Amino acid sequence: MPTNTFFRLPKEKRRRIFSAAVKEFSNFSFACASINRIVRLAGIPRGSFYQYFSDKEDLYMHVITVIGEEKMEIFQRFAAPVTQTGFFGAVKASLPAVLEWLDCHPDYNRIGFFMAGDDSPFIKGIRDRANLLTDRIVSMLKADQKAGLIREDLDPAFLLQVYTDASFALFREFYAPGGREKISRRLTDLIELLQQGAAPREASL
Amino acid sequence: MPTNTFFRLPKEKRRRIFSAAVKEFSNFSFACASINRIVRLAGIPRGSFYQYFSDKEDLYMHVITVIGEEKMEIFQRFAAPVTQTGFFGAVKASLPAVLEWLDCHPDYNRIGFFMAGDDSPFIKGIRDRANLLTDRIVSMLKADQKAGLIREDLDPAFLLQVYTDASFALFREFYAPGGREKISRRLTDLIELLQQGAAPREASL
Amino acid sequence: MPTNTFFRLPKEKRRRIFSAAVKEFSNFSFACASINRIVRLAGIPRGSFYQYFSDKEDLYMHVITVIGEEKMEIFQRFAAPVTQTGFFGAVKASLPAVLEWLDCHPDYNRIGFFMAGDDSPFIKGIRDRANLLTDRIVSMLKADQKAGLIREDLDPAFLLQVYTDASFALFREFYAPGGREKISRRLTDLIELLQQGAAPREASL
Amino acid sequence: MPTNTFFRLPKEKRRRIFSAAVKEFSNFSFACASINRIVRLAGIPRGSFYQYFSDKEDLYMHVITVIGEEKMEIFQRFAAPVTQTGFFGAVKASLPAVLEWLDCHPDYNRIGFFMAGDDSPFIKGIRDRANLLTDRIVSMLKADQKAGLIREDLDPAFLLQVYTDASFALFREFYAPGGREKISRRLTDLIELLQQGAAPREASL
DNA sequence: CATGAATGAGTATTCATTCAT
DNA sequence: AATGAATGAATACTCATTCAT
Repeated sequence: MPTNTFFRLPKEKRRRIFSAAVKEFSNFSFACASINRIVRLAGIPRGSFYQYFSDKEDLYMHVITVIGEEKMEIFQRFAAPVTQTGFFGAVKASLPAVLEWLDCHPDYNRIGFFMAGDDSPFIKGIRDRANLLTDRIVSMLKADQKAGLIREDLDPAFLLQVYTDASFALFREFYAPGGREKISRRLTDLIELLQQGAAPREASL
Repeated sequence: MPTNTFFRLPKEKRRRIFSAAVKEFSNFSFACASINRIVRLAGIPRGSFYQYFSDKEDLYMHVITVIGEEKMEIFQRFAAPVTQTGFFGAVKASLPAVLEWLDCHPDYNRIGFFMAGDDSPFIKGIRDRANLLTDRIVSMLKADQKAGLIREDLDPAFLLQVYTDASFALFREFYAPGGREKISRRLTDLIELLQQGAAPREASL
Repeated sequence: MPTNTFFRLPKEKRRRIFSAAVKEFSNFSFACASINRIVRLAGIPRGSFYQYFSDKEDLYMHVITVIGEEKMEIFQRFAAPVTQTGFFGAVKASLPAVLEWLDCHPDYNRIGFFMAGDDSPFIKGIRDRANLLTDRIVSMLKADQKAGLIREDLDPAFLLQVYTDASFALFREFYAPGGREKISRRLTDLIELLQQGAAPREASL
Repeated sequence: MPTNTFFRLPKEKRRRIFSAAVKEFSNFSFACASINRIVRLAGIPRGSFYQYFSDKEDLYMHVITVIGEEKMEIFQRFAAPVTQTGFFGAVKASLPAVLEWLDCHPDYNRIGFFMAGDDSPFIKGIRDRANLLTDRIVSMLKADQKAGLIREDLDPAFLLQVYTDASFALFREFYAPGGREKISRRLTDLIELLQQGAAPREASL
């Protein structure tokens, strides 16, 4: 955890450090990221860094914690009012807000991609802990299942995973030209594909 | 490309170098991978390395080329006899062999994960070139579409991407305890999910 | 430019680094000069060097800048009072001081010789920029031309170049035994030779 | 000296090695020149080099010997028939041939420039030995002096040196666009300048 | 005599971290 | 608490030369 000293810093300085870190971690894998570059970009003295963070891991944890909280906040704000439409309904509802948020933070996605590819113990640990957070969403899917939207023989956790992995990969093209619109369409396609695929078979007769 | 010198090396030495490289690239992103560590592990002098490979990129290309060829060879061997069952049939047919191959090479997957998360020009280039190779598979899916197995309004390339991304992510758990069996089941589920999701809607009336 | 850190260093340490660099650059072409040898001779850690200079080019620029300033300072101090004697008069006036200065810095000349023979972009760029500085001296010669000391059909820039090239080469023998006195005489001869060669032809009728 | 083995080599192979060496020595100072690059460019095995030359110095000596002989041959061929016009006459006579020769061998000049800037013992030794060869030319100038073309109080060796150094420097621009014509003119100017400067003073009254 | 593999010391530069002020 | 200098090990890569075949 960052030191109290860090949290007592003027907002602007804290912001500078944070975005320097985001920039670095979105361009280099964790192992490759350079504290040297970060302090240079943030414009803080080399020594100060170690008064705010114990090491690179400490900084990284701080960064992804902040980002994770932002993301969750957005999803919940937009998903909450439409819980009756099921999980996929909630996803659809929050989609525009999420896309806009990503638009403002081009680097966040890239950090995720690096994280996904890194199986070092430190990063793996973070990923595993993040997966635990999906429990709440799995509950939504279980409710959908009870409501007859999803066939009984399908594991909701698995369905969520397929959605997560496929949509995550889609976002790789987010910042390509025209990527935003394409993804919007593709996500709709994906949801449809999975909705149809997960629908009870009786319904199809 | 590796030098002729490299290919003339005694098999055992070549193997030592290759697996040292695989180990390194499966634990570190390309930029982060250390030739020093590789030569130390392979037990060859620093200078010798550069008689075999022109640089780190050369080594990396060699590694993924070899792995890619192995993989393709396996897929084709098992997929060829069952082309009439469509793409998903072919995948199902080759699955056991692929899983066994992965069992023997725990690191191969991790190289792929690092590659997926790396947006450096060199790695991106490799990924893009690899994507071109999917054309053949897309053709299979188009044939399936003509044969009425896939609804007309679905882009086969997109369907393939969903399958690729989701299955790719599944393999992350391959080496976890019990992972192999779980994946086997999950892949079957995934194929079923997508087959049903992609099926023409008339069928459901 | 060297970092502020460098300029804040204790004088003695700075001197040690500077003369280590002079020694290296006077014995090796720029490309060939070794920072390792420099830090070893200066007695500073490898890493410290890069806290003082951004790279080898930075160090080189610093060295020739300092030397160039010293040289210009001497020339101007002695040339200023005798501008009415024309360019060659000014050269003659500053000669003893320049020779004494060179006597104290045997290596400075050799750096120049290496520079003259080096056509790498970096060194060529320095040379070109240095040539621009000769404009002021060309003006002196043009004034001499108006004053009737130099015939009209002779390009002053060319005359200067001949003087520069010939005198520059003379200095090669500066540190040979008896070289100093010889050069003193030779330079006088050279000036006389060129003065007579450049004199208006009417005078000879 | 190169080994007999070298001289027994097929002409074409010898030529390849020679021009690879010329290319290297015209782009790098002697200390910086790389045998690796030379053998690579010449397309000969690494080991062969050491069967032809004992080391880098051996190769270098061979190169400048060959070039020196070519140059002297040309000068003599064109200077011989016009000895009665004095040294400067001979220079003028051989000028077109020399310029054409240089035109065919852009690299030869650059080797000379590197040599001129290098005060390492090995290179210095070569230069000193080359200077001894000028004796013959000094004799020409002494004859001119007796014939009344050069004033008595001027050291012919010195006059030659001034000419050599100034003309040598001129050639630096030989390969610049329009350089050839410019040099041709400049050399004429130079000769005139020195002829007038060296002329007996009585003649001018 | 031709070959090309082996090798360890060399190159410039960057790193994370400590510590005294 | 802020600072920035110090440091040695790390990085990828090149070198000249030897030697066995």
